[in-house]
Amino acid sequence: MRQQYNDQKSENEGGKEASVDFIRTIVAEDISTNKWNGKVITRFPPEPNGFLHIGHAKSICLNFGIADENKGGRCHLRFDDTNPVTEEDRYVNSIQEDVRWLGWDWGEHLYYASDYFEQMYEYAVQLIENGFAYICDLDASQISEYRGTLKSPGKDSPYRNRSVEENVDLFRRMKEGAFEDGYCVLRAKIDMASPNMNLRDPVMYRILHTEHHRTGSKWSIYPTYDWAHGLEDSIESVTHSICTLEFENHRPLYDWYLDKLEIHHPQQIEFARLELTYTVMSKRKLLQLVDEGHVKGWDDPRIPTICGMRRRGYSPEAIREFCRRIGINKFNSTIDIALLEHCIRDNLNKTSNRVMAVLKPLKVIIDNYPEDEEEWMDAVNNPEDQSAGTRKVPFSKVLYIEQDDFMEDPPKKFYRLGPGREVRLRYAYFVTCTDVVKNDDGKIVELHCSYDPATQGGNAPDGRKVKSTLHWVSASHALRAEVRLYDHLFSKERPEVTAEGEDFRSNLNPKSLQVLSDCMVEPGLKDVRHLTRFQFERLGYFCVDTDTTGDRLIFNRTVTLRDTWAKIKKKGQEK
RNA sequence: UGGGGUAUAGUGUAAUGGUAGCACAAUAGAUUCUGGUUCUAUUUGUCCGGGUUCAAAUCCUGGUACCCCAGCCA
Repeated sequence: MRQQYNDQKSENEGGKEASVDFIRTIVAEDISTNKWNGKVITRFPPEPNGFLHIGHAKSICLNFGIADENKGGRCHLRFDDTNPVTEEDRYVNSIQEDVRWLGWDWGEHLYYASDYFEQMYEYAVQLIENGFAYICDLDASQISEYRGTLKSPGKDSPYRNRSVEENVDLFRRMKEGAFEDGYCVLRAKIDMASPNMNLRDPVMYRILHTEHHRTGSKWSIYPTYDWAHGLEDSIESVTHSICTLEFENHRPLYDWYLDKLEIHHPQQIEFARLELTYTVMSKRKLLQLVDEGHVKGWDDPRIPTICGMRRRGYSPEAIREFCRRIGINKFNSTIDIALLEHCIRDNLNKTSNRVMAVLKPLKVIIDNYPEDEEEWMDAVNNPEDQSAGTRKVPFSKVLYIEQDDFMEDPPKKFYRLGPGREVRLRYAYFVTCTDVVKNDDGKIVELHCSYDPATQGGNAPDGRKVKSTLHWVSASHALRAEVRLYDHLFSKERPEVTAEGEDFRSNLNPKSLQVLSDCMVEPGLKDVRHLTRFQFERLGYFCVDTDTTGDRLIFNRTVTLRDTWAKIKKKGQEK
């Protein structure tokens, strides 16, 4: 289990200890009352039928976190593989990779529901023998019809009162593959009139002649989730079975099974799923986005899958911090994605090396700088971290600066370069714009500047100030790169809110991806490794995309820097 | 014949009968070789109505709103 990097409890202003979430409170109480002999065993139980997303990260950090914070605690990674129709090995692998990448370690405790199939079968036989379960020949639609509705009771299946002997025999034949798919099911005999629909004789086993990713063709019957899940937790001696809100209604059913079987009975605690603004979280919607090509795959940096976020440049630390900050509760809430962005900025500000990159290049010629000269300027790698050291950046007569950093007719609050203005080129010289060259369409194609040799390194010996500092690259030294700028995938805070007859896809942001292919970056970036994170000075945090090859550099923008100028500009436009 | 949950600034989240606090966001300012970071300040809140109490977000009571449940999905 990983070392906890900071204590759960933090200090309030008044010096009071901030309280922990309600689940940790329960766990702490259970420890103090010795309810489980001091043990804390949690689990993260994904079904291997899809990729993990930030919502899963919330659950992962909760379960592994609680185990980690308590002495002797442990958290199991268990694949809930009870439905072979949708499950695949590739998901098993990606889930393990993602959990590990997030920084958690399940040690020896990797489990599969399918490892318990034999035991579950025996438990089922036990229930049948005690008259608590029966084989039902009703088909799916009949079962549904007999179940009744939310406001009216169901009615008993005509097969409800089969003898124990007949039930045992039929169940055995189900297992042996004597019947085709859907011929009959095993149901718990509870109460068809229960106000809780889950208790109206739920299905425990269905016949499925389907190859299972681990057990192959050994089984022709598979347990349903509701039957299996509580057993899995029980078999593993889980103490705190933490799940999402929608399973609250199922708890009485799990209680019923465990009580009838008289086996270890974990405590189930429910919490609310994570929702985020400007994105969608459900497996179904994510799948739809991928399948219909709205995004380029499960690791598209625009979707909140763990692999997508990894590719986007998110760090595990930032995701963990985010999960810590959002808290745990029992009511649905939607977290402002700005909090996630704050967490990654905060983390990357402290950890990422700075580098100069020009996204939309504008050529600048320093007229009074010698033609053949080049100088290598000292640049600080990370002002927040002395140990990151410095590097050399080449300067020469022809440079590129950002198009956005020049305006021919600058408004009042624009501090950057303009005709006749002097600015600092970071780590290099003060330069003054002397001429603007335009093409036939009136577009600015080139700037001429003069530099002040006395300001070498970026400081004026006479102490004169300059209103802004620009980033730049030397044209002859720069490396060409492609940069992918990402914006929110949806243009609405809540993509699900749509006009009549439309769905969340109508809120897709057409500008969620902007590809710039003529970017110029400093030469030090020549042999960067995939997923290395940088701050491009004054622009944002970027990471090396996995499409990058030896001769093709590609960066993903993780998040912009906070941008006060953009706000001012926007406000000006709104007026 | 319905049942199970939940409501605190814009968004999250604390306060378990005793000053409604924190974070994000927003706004203003200071610092700055990143319009970044950092620092300071400011705005905004207990779903509604009654009641108990010296004192209620908290206890009682009556409403209201929202979420979940009728898969042989998980």
